[in-house]
Amino acid sequence: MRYPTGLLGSGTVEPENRRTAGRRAGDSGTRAAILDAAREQFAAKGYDGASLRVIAASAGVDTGLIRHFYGSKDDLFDAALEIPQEFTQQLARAITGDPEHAGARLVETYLSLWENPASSGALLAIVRSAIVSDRAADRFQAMLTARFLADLAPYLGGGDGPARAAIAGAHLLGIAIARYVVRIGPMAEFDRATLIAWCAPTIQRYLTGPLD
Amino acid sequence: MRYPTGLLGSGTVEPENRRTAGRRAGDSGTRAAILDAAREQFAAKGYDGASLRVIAASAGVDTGLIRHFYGSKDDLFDAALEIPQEFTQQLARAITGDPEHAGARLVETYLSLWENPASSGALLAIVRSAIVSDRAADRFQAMLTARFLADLAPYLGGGDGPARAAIAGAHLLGIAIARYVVRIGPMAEFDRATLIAWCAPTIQRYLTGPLD
DNA sequence: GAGGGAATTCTACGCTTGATGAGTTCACCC
DNA sequence: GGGTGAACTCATCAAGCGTAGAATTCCCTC
Repeated sequence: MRYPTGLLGSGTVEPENRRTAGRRAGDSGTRAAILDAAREQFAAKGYDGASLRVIAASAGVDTGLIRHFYGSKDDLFDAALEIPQEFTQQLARAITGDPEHAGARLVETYLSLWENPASSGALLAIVRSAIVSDRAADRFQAMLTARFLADLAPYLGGGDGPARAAIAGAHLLGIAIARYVVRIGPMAEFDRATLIAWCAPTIQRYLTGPLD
Repeated sequence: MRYPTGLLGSGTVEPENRRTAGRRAGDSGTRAAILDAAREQFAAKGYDGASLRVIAASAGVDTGLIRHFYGSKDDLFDAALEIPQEFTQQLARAITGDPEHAGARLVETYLSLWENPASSGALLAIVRSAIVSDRAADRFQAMLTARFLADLAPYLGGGDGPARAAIAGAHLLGIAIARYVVRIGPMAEFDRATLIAWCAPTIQRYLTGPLD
């Protein structure tokens, strides 16, 4: 026993902030706390910039627990990027139904995802990390095509459907980065309704309008 | 003298790849080589991902020389981001003149910048580095407003000019990221002319058209 | 109430990073 | 042709990184 729990102080000075090892009573919520802290850090600094030590500290937890619960940093990253399927389905729903106003519904839903704390962290982390490294970029693409485009394709019609979706997506991505990631002055200050009003016609045209 | 240059081998084994210290004849081009390598690395991996040692090695130079010529990594980064003023002026020129086709000219010029090896490296480095961390994002903003928007502002008119420029810029940024950074399938495969044909009307509307 | 296993702690290894500082060689100018 | 300073190499530092494993404490089940 390195640090006596009893009254026998021995001669040495006992560290103050030393926590005792061992299991805690009940559900400590440690696993969830780690995931929250990880999302926050990955979102703020990207994969490389986020450090396990900082994540652990911010979760009020020993670094070893990350390994205990999630394995490697890679695995933790995977867990942090798990974005509830519900959100991608929201986007799919947005472009179904009345094609006349699909653009407006899509923009509105998209902005909501970026403003919803439940999804914004994962989106930020994905974007921040996807753009630096090729590996993350691949994952980004996979997610995009597997979930997003696959869900949306059926509603886009054949022929130039994917191209239309791609350019609409590129536009939306640019808006999100300018508004929520880099927070460029005018873009960040846009009134939500105004932004939708300005963009919706463009997205509408990219999805269903004449292009050439 | 640690490693005799003469014929006296002494008893010890002499390292093979050891270069002699000291100044080289003429202009060694070291300074420029470092900058080139730095641009390449920053563009490929962003600020955090690029390491001074790799940059030095790729420039065929000792790490110490980076400090000698540029000081800190931060200073080197600044030097690498130095994007020739000529390029921002190109964009400014593109939106002056005949307002009817400013959109098409702007898109065309913008794509050219991303495809020109002389400017694409700096652009990639800026985008890759700016998007990862909040700190880099701030620097990005400062640069954007100081140089870019300042150059363009005179041509944008008052009132909603900045807002129009911001949303057009966000669109263009999204296109560049999707096409040149992440290289999302359909966006990367777009025929250049087609891409311009599809986007130009949008940019034109954002710049000069009715919005509400 | 005994035992297995989960949760938690600490310590440490091997590696890479950016930053120094001291020392060496040589080009160039007076 | 001598002196100055720029160009260049090397060794090393202190930090931080991800990973690893041993040790400890305690819940839970039988």
